[in-house]
Amino acid sequence: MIGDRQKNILKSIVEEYIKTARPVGSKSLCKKFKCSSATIRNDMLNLEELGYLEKQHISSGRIPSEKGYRYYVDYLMEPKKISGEDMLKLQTIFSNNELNLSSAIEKSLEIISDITNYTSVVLGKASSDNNLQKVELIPITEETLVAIVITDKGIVENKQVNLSERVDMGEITKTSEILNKMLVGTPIDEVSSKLEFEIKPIIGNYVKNYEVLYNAFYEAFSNFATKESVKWRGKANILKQPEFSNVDDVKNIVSKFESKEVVNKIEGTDDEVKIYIGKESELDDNVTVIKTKIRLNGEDMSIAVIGPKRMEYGKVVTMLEYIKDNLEKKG
Amino acid sequence: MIGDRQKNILKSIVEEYIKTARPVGSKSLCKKFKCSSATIRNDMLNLEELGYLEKQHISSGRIPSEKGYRYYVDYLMEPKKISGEDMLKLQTIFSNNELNLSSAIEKSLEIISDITNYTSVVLGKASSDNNLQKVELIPITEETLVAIVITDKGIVENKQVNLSERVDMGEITKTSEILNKMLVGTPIDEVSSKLEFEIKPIIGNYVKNYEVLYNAFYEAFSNFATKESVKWRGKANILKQPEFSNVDDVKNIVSKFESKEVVNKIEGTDDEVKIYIGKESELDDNVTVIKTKIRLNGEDMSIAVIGPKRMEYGKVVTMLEYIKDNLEKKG
DNA sequence: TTTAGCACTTGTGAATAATAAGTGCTAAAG
DNA sequence: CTTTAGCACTTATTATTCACAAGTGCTAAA
Repeated sequence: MIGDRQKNILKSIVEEYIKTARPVGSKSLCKKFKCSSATIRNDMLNLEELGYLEKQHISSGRIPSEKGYRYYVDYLMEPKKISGEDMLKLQTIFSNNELNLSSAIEKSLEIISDITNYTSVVLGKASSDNNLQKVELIPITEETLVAIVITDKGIVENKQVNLSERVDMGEITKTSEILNKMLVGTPIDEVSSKLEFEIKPIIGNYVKNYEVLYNAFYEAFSNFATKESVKWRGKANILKQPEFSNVDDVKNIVSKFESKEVVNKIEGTDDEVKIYIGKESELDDNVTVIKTKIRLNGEDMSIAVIGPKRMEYGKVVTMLEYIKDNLEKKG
Repeated sequence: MIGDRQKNILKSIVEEYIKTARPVGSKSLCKKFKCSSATIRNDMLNLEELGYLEKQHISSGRIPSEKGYRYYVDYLMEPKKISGEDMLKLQTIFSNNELNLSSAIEKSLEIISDITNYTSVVLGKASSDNNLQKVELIPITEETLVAIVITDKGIVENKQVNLSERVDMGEITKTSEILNKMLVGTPIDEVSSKLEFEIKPIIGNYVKNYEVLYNAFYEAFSNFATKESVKWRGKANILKQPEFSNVDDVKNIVSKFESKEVVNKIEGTDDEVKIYIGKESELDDNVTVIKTKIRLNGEDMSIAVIGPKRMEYGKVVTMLEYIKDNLEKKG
């Protein structure tokens, strides 16, 4: 249905449009395909009828449709080797052994945004194969304490809680001992139910004000369990793209970036590097999101790059794969 | 030099311009001042010559200059009572005793941005009257440990560190004991020098691999000492203001908000609520920053509201003062 | 199947004109 | 001395027109 030359024409149009952000006319492809503009036009017409190309108005050149990008990404795109210069930058992340994981991730974001000029984001969530290693309840004043939760992967969370009544020091120590004895080694996603069904019934026997303390810890822990961290880099980069030269579009995208639900849309579900074009991104029709999941030391992280639909797909995919592989090797 | 009617004209122009964002013409003030437009024009001319008013072009109405806003803020503005509706929202922060401080601060930001439609930001920095209450070094793998620092105000910071060589468990415990014995109660801004001049010389006598461990803790601690937290709310709000209808301005301000140096510009130095108009803000000529310092439980925080120069000064100042007072009462 | 040729469409940018808002100035009135 | 009416003048804004460039679709011939 779609011949070889047509495939190549589609490929050329997508790549040219990615480079210039301008509709591509038939004449500009003549030399490359060694035929007349009329021939190219016939093929373009065909590609348009099949839904791979679009026009902005009746006599404009062609631009890729979402379907066109999708076809390009699935069948035509060639992975792009990372340039020497870029590789040099990337290696600063992984050659430096001093850098611990979270710094390496931050540095990765920085370099992605620097190289691609797109927006990058990482979100992490403590995942199931963290086990609780230690719990601490530290009194601060007579009515506040800090609860600290540490996992065997070295993730630390803390929360300051107001106690609703004054509690004796000894009680706090006792509670802390019980919690440690019963919880150490428990996978964090089982802690909640263990707290409720095993510990709550028992703790009353040993501790007087157990409800206050239990609630305090419960609150601290649930804070931990649901905690998500989101880090952005180069949020303003997307505005550099010429497609966002319209004020309303800019405002729109900026508010999207601010809103909380972005997080859900960005969260990766797949270990591979996946590409979501326009509507598929569920974020904004004018952007493409390329994302992947990374599993590191028991934390599930998602790294995503957000750019215009005419994103440099090959480059970004290669770079994300490189970073994913190297982070996982390091972790 | 500047008569009573002129003061009132300036006041009216500033307030009208704040409301509408449109230059104010002489006719529109006739009824209020019961005189002809020519009279108003004479006064306007005078105010312009003194530098309080500006024109966008030779035949436009007048808008306040920065000096005009400054005069308004210093001598003409009346504090605006918080409306019943807004007061209701504000009280949800302070009537809820469950809310601990950091949640109350976050909630405050949210409500400020909601009520004013400007951008709000808070930055905090652990300050001098935190004393170190506890240090923990927790081994995670053979080559990593987590250092945890807790202050007597309940601030907890942690950092995962890679050890450059394998270290014995006992050594870690010993180091941790020494650090605790020597550091507990020390004001955090004295910890650094104490570490270097008192502890480093001694620790070698007791611990074999002391350098590795010392460096690990030193790194963790210095991370803590310089840690600043910055929280934004309603970053996209500023774009709702009609003065940012130009794409370049929008891009400009968005990048400013992204950049790191904003933090320095925002940091408050004064306990009062202070207003920085345009250039005074050192941030962007087109914005006003209203900010104040809050001292809470040994943490110095700055709360700031960023909006266009034609910000609703009275409203914002009153609201910030209210929030500051109530947070400090709570803290 | 490819190509040359041509009529046709649309975006872009410049030039023009009409309108609305508002000023400065002058001269007279209070 | 202050206020006012009147008027010429300036500028932003918006719409209209025009010419040009880019690119298409279609037809008919190669």
